[in-house]
Amino acid sequence: MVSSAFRRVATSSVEDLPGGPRGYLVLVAVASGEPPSQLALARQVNLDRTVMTYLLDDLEARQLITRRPDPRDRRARQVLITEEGRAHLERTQQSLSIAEARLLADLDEHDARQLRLLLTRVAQTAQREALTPEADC
Amino acid sequence: MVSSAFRRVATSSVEDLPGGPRGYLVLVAVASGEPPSQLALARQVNLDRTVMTYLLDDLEARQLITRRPDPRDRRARQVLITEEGRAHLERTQQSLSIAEARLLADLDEHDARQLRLLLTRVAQTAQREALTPEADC
DNA sequence: TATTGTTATACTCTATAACTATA
DNA sequence: TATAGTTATAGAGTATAACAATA
Repeated sequence: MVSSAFRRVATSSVEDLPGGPRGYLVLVAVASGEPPSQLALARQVNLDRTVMTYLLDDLEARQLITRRPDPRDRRARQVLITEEGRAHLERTQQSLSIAEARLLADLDEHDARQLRLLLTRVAQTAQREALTPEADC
Repeated sequence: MVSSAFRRVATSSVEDLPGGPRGYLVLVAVASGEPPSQLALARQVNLDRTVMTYLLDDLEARQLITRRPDPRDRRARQVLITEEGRAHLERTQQSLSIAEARLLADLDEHDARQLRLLLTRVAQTAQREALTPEADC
């Protein structure tokens, strides 16, 4: 229930972004560090490179990102965030914080910290499990 | 991350069930109490009645449920779980418990209880929010 | 020959509407 | 006329494979 509630709340925060949650993850990935290639992005966000093409087409049409050939490897393209993209990203992140706060409204500061701590520990377990998904069942 | 890890782990537990997670929810709903109509089931699991038809077709083909006309209203059909369906459901539930335990492996009994408690409180908040989804900024 | 990105095709899922049989 | 269930159709989303450019 918590998971689906979070999804619902978060989805509404990113729904005016091309690609929804995916568009958001891509913007986050592009916003920091070296401009990644499309393939690197696809792996980072766990998307097929063909749908990454469509997604970037949409983001570029809305002028949130731009593409340019990588001077070191002209097969690849560097993906860069625009001013508009960065502004849009910040608005989305604010909206997400508000949504999260509303979800945790009934927890005081101590309990909220406790929950984040426990979830972080579970997340670490989950990440280790993710390395050996075949072990399932 | 926890949410998607849980989804992945849970999905693997129900993947041999027609309809996957949905098939599981339907089996759970059918397993207890009065045999529900297809429409009641659809509402309970939050599915369209047309896809419920397909889903029940698949579950019936695998002999996990049966349908029979409701004697009180011959437009409606009662959905019943079979012996095989009940056995399959129990196996799935065991698999889900094991999956959950693996996800919480790094938490001792006290921490696990604490996490369930906090999540329950958040779930209650979420349920209240669900009643007024239009309030989503 | 392998890799990045693009495009085309097919396939699955979902949503909508039309249909039947009952009420 | 309205409702339970079914079926048909169309649309969106996704995956696969083929292609061009470059390494």
